[in-house]
Amino acid sequence: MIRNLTEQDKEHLQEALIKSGQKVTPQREAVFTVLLAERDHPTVDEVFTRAREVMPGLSLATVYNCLETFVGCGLVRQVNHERESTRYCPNLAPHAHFRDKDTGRVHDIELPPEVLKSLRSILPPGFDSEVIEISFHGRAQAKDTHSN
Amino acid sequence: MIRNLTEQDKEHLQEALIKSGQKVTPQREAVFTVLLAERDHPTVDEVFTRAREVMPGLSLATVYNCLETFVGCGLVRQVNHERESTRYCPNLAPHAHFRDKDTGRVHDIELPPEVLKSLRSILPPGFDSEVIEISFHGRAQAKDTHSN
DNA sequence: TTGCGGATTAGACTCATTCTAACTGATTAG
DNA sequence: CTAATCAGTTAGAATGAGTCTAATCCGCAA
Ligand SMILES: [Mn+2]
Ligand SMILES: [Mn+2]
Ligand SMILES: [Zn+2]
Ligand SMILES: [Zn+2]
Repeated sequence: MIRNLTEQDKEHLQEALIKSGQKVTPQREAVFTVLLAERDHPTVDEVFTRAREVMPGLSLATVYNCLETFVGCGLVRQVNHERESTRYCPNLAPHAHFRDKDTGRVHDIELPPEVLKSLRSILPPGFDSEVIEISFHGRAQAKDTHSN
Repeated sequence: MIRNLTEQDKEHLQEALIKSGQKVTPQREAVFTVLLAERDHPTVDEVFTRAREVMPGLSLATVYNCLETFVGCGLVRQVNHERESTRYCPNLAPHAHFRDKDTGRVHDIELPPEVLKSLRSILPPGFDSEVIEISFHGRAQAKDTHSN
């Protein structure tokens, strides 16, 4: 089920695109809508399949382009695990990822500021990190059906 | 410069291979030697190129096979950053990786037990993690030429 | 209207990795 | 001694996520 964007989400999208000198297009709205609808870290192909339900003419190339654009404006993060297909995450809060060995599903794990700080503290002087990626791999009790 | 394996490293290799029911072969020794010689997280192609200097008939397929075998017996870890080629690391101590934006080099960052523990503590109940990957991306002052 | 420039599109291409099938060489069985 | 076995090695083909290219599309402004 693909819900429409809330006014707030639409503004978020517009602001980020325009701020970085790019246009709001129906394709970008559709792709962004898909990302926000189920926050389950879909792959490009999953985004493609879902977005096509609502915009059948959409091309795979455009999905790649839209997602790259979103990453560029900081609207979404890429999530990689080993060499699997890249997944996309619209959660902008600092968080880690947990990949369930059994289901393949990726869950968001909240990252408290003090843990983030203790992580930064392990860097020796002279090392200045802009990005930190934390990913867990293991088993999660399937408590529910959602994914974050 | 590719040094030979120390007696200790040789025993380490033999023990791990035999324990998991596999054989010690000249190719595996050569590849392992390369990994220990410069602990700079080489890609498969880099391992291939270096190992060929000492064993010219070695094939790329075998390098892939050897590295997969080593990962299987816990002799080395795979290191991935985004979708770049997989790199290999023989450092078995818990550590994070720092990828230098400018040089592309990957540095080992020691991971103190208390930081590891604080990281594990962010997992909600029911989440059981076997592997944690931590990677930093940023700039490092080029203090020296080695990589860990 | 026409022109411009960003966006979209289909399809070709890349290249790290995986797969396949033939070969090697050490070990074991007769 | 042969021959069968079998893990390991090898070259090359296949795979597939991602990137590139070149042709269109389209909203806007001269
Ligand atoms: Mn869940
Ligand atoms: Mn260094
Ligand atoms: Zn996420
Ligand atoms: Zn390492």
